[in-house]
Amino acid sequence: METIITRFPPSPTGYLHVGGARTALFNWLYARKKNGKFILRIEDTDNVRSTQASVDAIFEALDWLELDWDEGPYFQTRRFDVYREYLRRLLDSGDAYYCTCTPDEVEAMRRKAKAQGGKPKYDGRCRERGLPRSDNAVIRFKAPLVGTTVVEDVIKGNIVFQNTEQDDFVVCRSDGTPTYNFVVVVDDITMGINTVIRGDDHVMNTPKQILLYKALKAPLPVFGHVPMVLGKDKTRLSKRHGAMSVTAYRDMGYLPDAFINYLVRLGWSHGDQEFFTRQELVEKFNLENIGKSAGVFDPDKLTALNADHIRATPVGQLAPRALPFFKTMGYDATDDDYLAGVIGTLHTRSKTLVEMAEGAHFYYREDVRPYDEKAAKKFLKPETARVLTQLAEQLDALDNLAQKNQEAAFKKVMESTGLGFGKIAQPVRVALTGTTVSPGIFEVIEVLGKSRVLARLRAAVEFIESTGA
RNA sequence: GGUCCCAUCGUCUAGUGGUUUAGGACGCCGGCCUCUCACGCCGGUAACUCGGGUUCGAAUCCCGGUGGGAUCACCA
Repeated sequence: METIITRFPPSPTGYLHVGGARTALFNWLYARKKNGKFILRIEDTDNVRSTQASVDAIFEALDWLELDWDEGPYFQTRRFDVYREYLRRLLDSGDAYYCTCTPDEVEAMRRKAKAQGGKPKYDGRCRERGLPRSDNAVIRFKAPLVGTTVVEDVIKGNIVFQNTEQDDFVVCRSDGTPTYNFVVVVDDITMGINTVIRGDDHVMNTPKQILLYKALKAPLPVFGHVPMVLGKDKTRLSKRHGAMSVTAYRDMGYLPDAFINYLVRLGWSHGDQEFFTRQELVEKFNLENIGKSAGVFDPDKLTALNADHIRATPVGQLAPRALPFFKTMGYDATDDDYLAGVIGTLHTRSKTLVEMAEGAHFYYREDVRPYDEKAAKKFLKPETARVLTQLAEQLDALDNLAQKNQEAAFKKVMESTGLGFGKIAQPVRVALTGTTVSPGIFEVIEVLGKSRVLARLRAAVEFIESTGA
């Protein structure tokens, strides 16, 4: 069986956006699934818009998504000799010719054709003139005048184009640089690309490219055009809809596996399954189940999926990913047992790593005061001082803070005070965390450790005595 | 405007002529669990764009309308 070779060809004119990430992902998944090759090619022929910063941003994003490539990155600007060679072939076989019509003249032809109700296109004036190479001549492809060109799209099915719709498009500009459609075909041919999965917005280019493949006597690759990703208002995704940049999602605390899981499910399905590990995706991905219609990017669903992935990730693997966010919060955290304990109590209640870091606040503060105002007012009342004092004594007597021992300690306090568990737990929570919302109180006590717990309980008693009087 | 594509709950989707009172997920609304918040569990809300055919029978096939999108460069 032929080795599947796919590619991702971004142009470095900005960061990697959500839509681009998805086509990169589809190509990567398909190559991995088929044990094929995935090639990265940078389409940097637009001198004015291409920047090194964009190239770096794309690498950074692919790196975060963990989409690795087997060949490349190739840069089109370093391949002009290859393009020249193929241009020569087209000229030699008579499939291309020099044209000296000026842009203004061509524009006039288009206007005229349009005025007569036809399609705006170049009228083929220089087609049979046999013009020689000259300074301001462009090279045009000699497109067939009759017949049809059909795109056999694995996603959309056959798409038929009348060749009469096509005009003799420019393959080489007057300054000697080759144009997009030509360059793509030459690259795909020379790089052995046999599977082209790309955005919907390229379908209209495909018949032009097919004509080029045929003129160059090269075998056609399999084409698949994936539908666009839309924003909430069903228009093309843009900054208005929130973050476009892939790395922005990294910074918001999403896990790369959750992000690719979401992206792939936006347009592809495997029955009712929603949650996929990266490996499952590689195993189950296929082209047949990619949908035909555009999909709306839903941040809420991404977030829900992220929560699922966080929960499914073992604490040990989560720690290094969460650590940077803890640092950003200003915590003096390291990847140690304490961090593992902290994450253990937080990972079922954090939808993002940012949320997790925020939730870990009380674990990394010496003193949780000032308390949340409402919480203190409601739970740190004069009569609770002795409850906290008693609990501190009971806990102090323990040499192991395992949940079972803690329960016994709480039970003693409940008996001597006649209070229910709930009446004790909330004040304790406020004393230990500063707020009324936190992981289970036993977990918090165990992770915090005896010395922090005792210090915070005493601080709370102190607080009550200083304000209650 | 020409060409091309698309059309199932608000959103992502399952569904390829009968197994469907159209299933799952997110969201939303209830409830249970309970030391708070989550998690988990249970229940609810909500869809086949419209009109014609084909057929004993259409979400599923065909035609048309409508709506949305893509694209019409010496940009990629």
